[in-house]
Amino acid sequence: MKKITIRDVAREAGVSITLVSFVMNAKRDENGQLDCCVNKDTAKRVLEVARRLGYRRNQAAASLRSGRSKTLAVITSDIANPFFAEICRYIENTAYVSDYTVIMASSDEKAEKMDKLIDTIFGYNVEGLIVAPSPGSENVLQRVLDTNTPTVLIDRDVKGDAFGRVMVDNVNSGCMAAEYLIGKGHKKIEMVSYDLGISSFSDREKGYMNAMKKAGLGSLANVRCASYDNVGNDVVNIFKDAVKRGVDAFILPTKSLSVAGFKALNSLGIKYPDDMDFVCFDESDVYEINEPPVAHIVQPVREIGEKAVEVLLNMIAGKKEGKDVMLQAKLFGE
Amino acid sequence: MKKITIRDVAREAGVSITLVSFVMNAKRDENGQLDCCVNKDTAKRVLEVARRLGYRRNQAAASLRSGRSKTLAVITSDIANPFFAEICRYIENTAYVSDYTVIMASSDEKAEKMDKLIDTIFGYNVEGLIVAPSPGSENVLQRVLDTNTPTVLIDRDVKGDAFGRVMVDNVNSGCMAAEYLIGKGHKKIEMVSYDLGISSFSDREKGYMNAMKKAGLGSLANVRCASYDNVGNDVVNIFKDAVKRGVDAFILPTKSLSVAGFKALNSLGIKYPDDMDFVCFDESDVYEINEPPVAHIVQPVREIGEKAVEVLLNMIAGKKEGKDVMLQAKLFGE
DNA sequence: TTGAAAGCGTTACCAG
DNA sequence: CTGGTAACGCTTTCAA
Repeated sequence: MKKITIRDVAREAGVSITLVSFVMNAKRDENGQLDCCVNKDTAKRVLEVARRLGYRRNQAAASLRSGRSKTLAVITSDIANPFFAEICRYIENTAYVSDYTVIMASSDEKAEKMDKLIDTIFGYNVEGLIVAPSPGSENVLQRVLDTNTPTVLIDRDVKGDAFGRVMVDNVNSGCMAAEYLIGKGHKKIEMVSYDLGISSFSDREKGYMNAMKKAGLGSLANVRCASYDNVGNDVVNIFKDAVKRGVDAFILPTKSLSVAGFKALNSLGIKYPDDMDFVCFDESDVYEINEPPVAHIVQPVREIGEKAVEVLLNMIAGKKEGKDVMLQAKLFGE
Repeated sequence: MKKITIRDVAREAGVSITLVSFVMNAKRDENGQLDCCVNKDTAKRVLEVARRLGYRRNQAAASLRSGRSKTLAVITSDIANPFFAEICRYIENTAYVSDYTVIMASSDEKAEKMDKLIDTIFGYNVEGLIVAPSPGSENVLQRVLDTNTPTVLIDRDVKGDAFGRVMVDNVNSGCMAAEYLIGKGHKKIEMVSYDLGISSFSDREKGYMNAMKKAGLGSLANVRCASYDNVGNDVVNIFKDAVKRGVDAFILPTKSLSVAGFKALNSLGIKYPDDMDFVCFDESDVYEINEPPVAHIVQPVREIGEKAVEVLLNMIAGKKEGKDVMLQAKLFGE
């Protein structure tokens, strides 16, 4: 099972390896015609032989010689997180149609792993990087910038002029959530958030506050914080207290908070939505199955993935404009 | 921003490139000592210089020369499917500790895409492949076998002696589900399945039937089929009919069937678990949040991922034994 | 429109 | 222990 090289094809087709290289790299125009300076018949013969022999370009060699690799890398904190998994899916899809291969990796939120990952990944001469930065990765990202590798940030922001960005308008998401509940006639609307110091949370809080103020409910607005490691208990306690104070509704700005919210409702014997109404975030079977279904705000994962690749490929191509994209989330209510 | 090569390191350290190559490839033994024939001090100096210059091995060159790539590929039908996403996560983790990089791709269940994927992936000289084969991919997998690339099948089986396999004992899963319901005193226990001709389904059905027969309930056993594209309606109709016939409980052998099951319950006004009991499969927030929580059977995703890599690395190393692994699912009930 | 030849940065071999 | 040197398979001038 010897590997077929460009040389084998050349010999078999009776041409030089240069020609084979030309043909194999030629793009097809809209008519399916080979767009290169090689004689049509020669090209056809080469293609024929290559197919018959089962030739496959050796990426390593191509990459070594050309410096390009037709490879992108994606680093998220955890590819098992459905939000990121779905984004990756669309990234992969979009990259695929431009003939790019994608390497994905999870940083585990650990700077050390992120560091080693970067090392490995850059060994592969990736042409570009898409990252959902975890808190504390600023210095690692700086190292990335130092290599001049085009990089697009998604989901979370980090300072740096050279980055491309595909973000979601979280201020508006928080605002939409609040306005939806206000529209249903609720007044005492509060929010449970995490105290992680991540921009997406503070933005959602900000949007919520803005909407409350705009509706003249500013004095009733209240953001409570749960700790990430002890969501369950924290939410139960927050709800207990909230019931005493006659809170009508909560905004739960992540899926994990929402799930904790429903569990808390169960354990406290509070009825959704009559005793306590919700607007949740992200997607969960629970939102659909519940009777009535739960209003929730969904991030445009598909667009995030697609735009991220688009922006990245533009950066790789050296274009300067259009590096910043802001997307809108969508509310699903009745 | 010139790239630092092995040559730069050699010059700076005053040694030959050969030596640098030796040092950079040396593994560290348990004492953190370099395990190679190079002089300790020289090695230390080289390492020092490499770090100072920010040297990173050029994978493309290494791979071209050595034929090895330290890269594995994973192909599932859809990496956004949480089941696969989680497996991928563990694959990545496990590969990582053995210094392997992972390329992941989704076949979309389309043979054509799978085909192009294989082409691309093999261009990268991957050393091994982990695949969750979609129905109809037998011929593509045959092409893979032809290249002599070690390949491990997960989740679904396909004929072929050369494959490694990491499977879950679905017969036993079906059996466990049935026995759990029998243990709760139910008699009229039925199952809703898909008619996709995939081994995991037929195995779960088989296990269910076995358990029913063993309990003397063989005559009550009944497997109904829903179509994949119209689950919602099909399940509603199946449940309507089941209620008439006094069915106590259903086994729902996938998450999508389970979700459809709960929706159907809602729309028909049937109460879980008093009117109708369930054993579901996979993981969902619904199972946890529901009051009482829903018994469900979870596949050992972590072990699947870890074992798959382990088996694959063994195959790459040329070991012949231990290519087949059978794992057990676990039931979460009260 | 075609071909010869020079590398790309490593590793592997062989000689010292 | 150390170093010289020939590949690896491809892309990319440059020349014909």
